Amino acid sequence: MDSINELSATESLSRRDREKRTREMDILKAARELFVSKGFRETTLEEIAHHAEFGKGTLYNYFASKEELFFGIIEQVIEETLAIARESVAAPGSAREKLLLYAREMIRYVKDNGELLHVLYHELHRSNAPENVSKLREIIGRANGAWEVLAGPLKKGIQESALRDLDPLQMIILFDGMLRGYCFHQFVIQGKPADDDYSSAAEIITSVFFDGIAERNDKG
Amino acid sequence: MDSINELSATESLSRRDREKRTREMDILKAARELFVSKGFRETTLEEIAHHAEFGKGTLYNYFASKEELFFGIIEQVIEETLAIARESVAAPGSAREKLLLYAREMIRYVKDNGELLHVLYHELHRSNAPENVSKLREIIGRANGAWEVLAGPLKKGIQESALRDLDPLQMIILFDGMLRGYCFHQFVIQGKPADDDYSSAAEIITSVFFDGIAERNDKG
Amino acid sequence: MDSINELSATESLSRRDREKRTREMDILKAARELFVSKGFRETTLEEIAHHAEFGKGTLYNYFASKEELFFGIIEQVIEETLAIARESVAAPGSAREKLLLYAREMIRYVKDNGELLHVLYHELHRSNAPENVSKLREIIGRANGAWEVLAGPLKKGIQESALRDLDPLQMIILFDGMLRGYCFHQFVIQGKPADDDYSSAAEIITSVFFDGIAERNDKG
Amino acid sequence: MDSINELSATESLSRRDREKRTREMDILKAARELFVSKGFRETTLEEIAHHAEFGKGTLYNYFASKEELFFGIIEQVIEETLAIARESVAAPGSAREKLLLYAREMIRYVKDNGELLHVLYHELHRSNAPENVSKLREIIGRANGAWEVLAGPLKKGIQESALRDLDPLQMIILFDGMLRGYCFHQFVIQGKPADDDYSSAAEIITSVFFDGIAERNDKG
DNA sequence: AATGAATGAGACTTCATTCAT
DNA sequence: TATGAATGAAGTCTCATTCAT
Repeated sequence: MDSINELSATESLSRRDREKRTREMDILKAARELFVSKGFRETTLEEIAHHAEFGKGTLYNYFASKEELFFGIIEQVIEETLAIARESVAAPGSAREKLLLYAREMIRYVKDNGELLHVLYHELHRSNAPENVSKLREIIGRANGAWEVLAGPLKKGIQESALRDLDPLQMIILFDGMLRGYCFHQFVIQGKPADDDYSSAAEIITSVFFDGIAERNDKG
Repeated sequence: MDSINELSATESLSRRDREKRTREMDILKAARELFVSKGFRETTLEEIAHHAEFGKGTLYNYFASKEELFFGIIEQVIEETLAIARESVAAPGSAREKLLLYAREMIRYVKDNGELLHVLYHELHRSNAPENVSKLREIIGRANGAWEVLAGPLKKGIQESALRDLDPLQMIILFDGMLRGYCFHQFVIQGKPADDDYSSAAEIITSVFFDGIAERNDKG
Repeated sequence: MDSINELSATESLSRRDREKRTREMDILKAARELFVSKGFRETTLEEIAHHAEFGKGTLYNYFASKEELFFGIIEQVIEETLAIARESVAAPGSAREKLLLYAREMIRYVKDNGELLHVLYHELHRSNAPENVSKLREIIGRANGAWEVLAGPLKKGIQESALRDLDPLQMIILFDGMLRGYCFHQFVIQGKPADDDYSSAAEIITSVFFDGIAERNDKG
Repeated sequence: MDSINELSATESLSRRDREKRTREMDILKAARELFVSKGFRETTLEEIAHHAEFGKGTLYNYFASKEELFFGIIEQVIEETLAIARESVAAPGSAREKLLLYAREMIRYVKDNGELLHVLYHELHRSNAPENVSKLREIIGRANGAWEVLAGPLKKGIQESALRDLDPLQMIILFDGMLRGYCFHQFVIQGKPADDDYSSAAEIITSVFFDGIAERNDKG
């Protein structure tokens, strides 16, 4: 199932393979929506099959087990998260501007994908079947990739003495922590308001991250 | 079950009641350890019973259901978290010093209690049985209490113009997000090192929170 | 446990034994009330103990098992049923008058004791533990005793050619069937009205039994 | 489960549906046999499954719960009882001949189906789950239907002054009581003899019901 | 390839019974 | 003698997975 760069390769597949791929995506989509709203354990294969408009047995033609299906979703989420990180970093501007962009996009992403990440993290830590450990390690490694990408601009800022000399990866982890803390409070605890403007939240988080909350004396 | 002066400690209880309380704690402890390492859904009552060195049925003399047992643990965790928040705020010093203390204590707490909080939040959000909703709301409210306690010193700082005029509760949520982000990375992803010194981590987090990561121009 | 004629012998028992007997009765009474309203299987020993105001373990000082407790109640019911039969037959008057009396008393008894007899019959047929079969046979034999008692007056009536030459025991079974059919419909299906007058019902049943429902030609 | 023309028999169902219906009947049959010989509570799903030669879980593809399975059997028994009542009443002849037919058929039915009716009534009265009460009421109502059907001929007889002016429904209840009393004694207490001729029993019961047991004076 | 009936391990929970106090 | 905490067998029900069609 380690077929990853499918997006760029669709054209080269036969019609048959393309259809198969499409149905695989349909299943993943259905599973994802249910995992988001009900959790992994609480979602039955029957529900997923019904929601994807397939028979229960059909799922097994695409994923060897419920766990494999779960890993399939993780792949997606990691890809998407990485994409957000890469695009934010690729955007023009300072480190601050890049991270502000990332913050905005990430809040939007979490808003749309609910606590899927929570579910994923939760389950990741659970699957202690020995054959999964290696896969798990690999997945965590790739998930960390997003942090490394985001750490890039910080590194540059430090070299240019625009930023304090702190471990960039550490800092990104803190930044991401703030983002997730905010999202968790906003969407999980409070219950997500319909279509609010989360831009200001992204700005505040970025501002606190770069400037801190202490009043600057030289501003007075 | 006329347990009245529960707050005023165990001295006033009969030997019978004291022993019952002790065993209740034993069960909670066993369940907690297993929930931490395996998750709520993945831990069976049989395991809990065995780990607590009781028969399976005995658990039901203390908790009416697995869910009730779960709520029992939540109570504990919330109490402990609140205690940390209160003690930190009660300590002498500036807001920064109070939060530094909180950060240190919280990292230690999470190190010892693993991702129990994750598990709790995860399950809390799942238990959608109608009769649990009110209990759930009450629990979330109390859990938020810790944030409100911590927001106190920030409020004062803002009034004194020592801190920027930002929503104190929002800020605490971000601060806590950084803490949890750090802990998650350190203990869950990396695998917790034995008995490292997490003091510096607490200091860095507090420093970033108050001062930000941008180099201060007036320092040059 | 085969101590039966306890009523007549209470005086000869020591205080200790008398008290024991009293408590035994208390337990039987409590169990009986619960069996009536909830059924045998559905009533727990815990409930019985609580209702009798004893500890759960205490019951086992009086009855070796739940089944034994059940048999204890059967003893009572059979005794009471037999008593009603004997008293009715001992009353002065014709066979018809005796059975009318029995019908009246039986309806009252069933009204007060609910479907306890149903429960008993139901459970009797169930307990297929080999060691119970002999006890069961003995109990059934004694329960039949009531029918034999009631058959007495019929026998006499047949000898005197006042009654048709039918098997008296068979006839009593039919008579009892009518009674129970009436009670079942009245108390179980309809839901027993508070304190109605069931005298007319007893009269109709007796009348049908002796005279049938066909209009007598010689009456016209 | 768009089962529409269920009444209009199996010919219009697909092979799939026909097989499903067949297996449903197999399960009902197995459950019924066990309920008859062991009672509802005492019969485990495992036993039913094994007796029906299915796996435990398979039952749940056909009945949502043990209770539902139980209701399924009730439906059958009521249908069958109603059928006997209707056919007896539809037969040519006097009220007496109709009830004689009913008595014969009913004795045969109870002989074959044991005290299933007892079990059903017993359990019906127990299932006090609030959501079952309405279903229960409906079932009792339909069960009473048999009595109403049987009361028809009596009503006519009363109008024609062939029968005494007694409540026909009451009378049928008494008649049925005699039948069940007889069956209970014959099959449950005595233990059912192989293939006796119960015709005479039916005749005696009918005779007693219509003529009573008192010797008719005008016969002398 | 698609299906869904069949399966049975395993989960939670109940409760009669035992036994130390 | 009275107690109730402890026990574990046994029951109902769920659901991931298999497999014949």
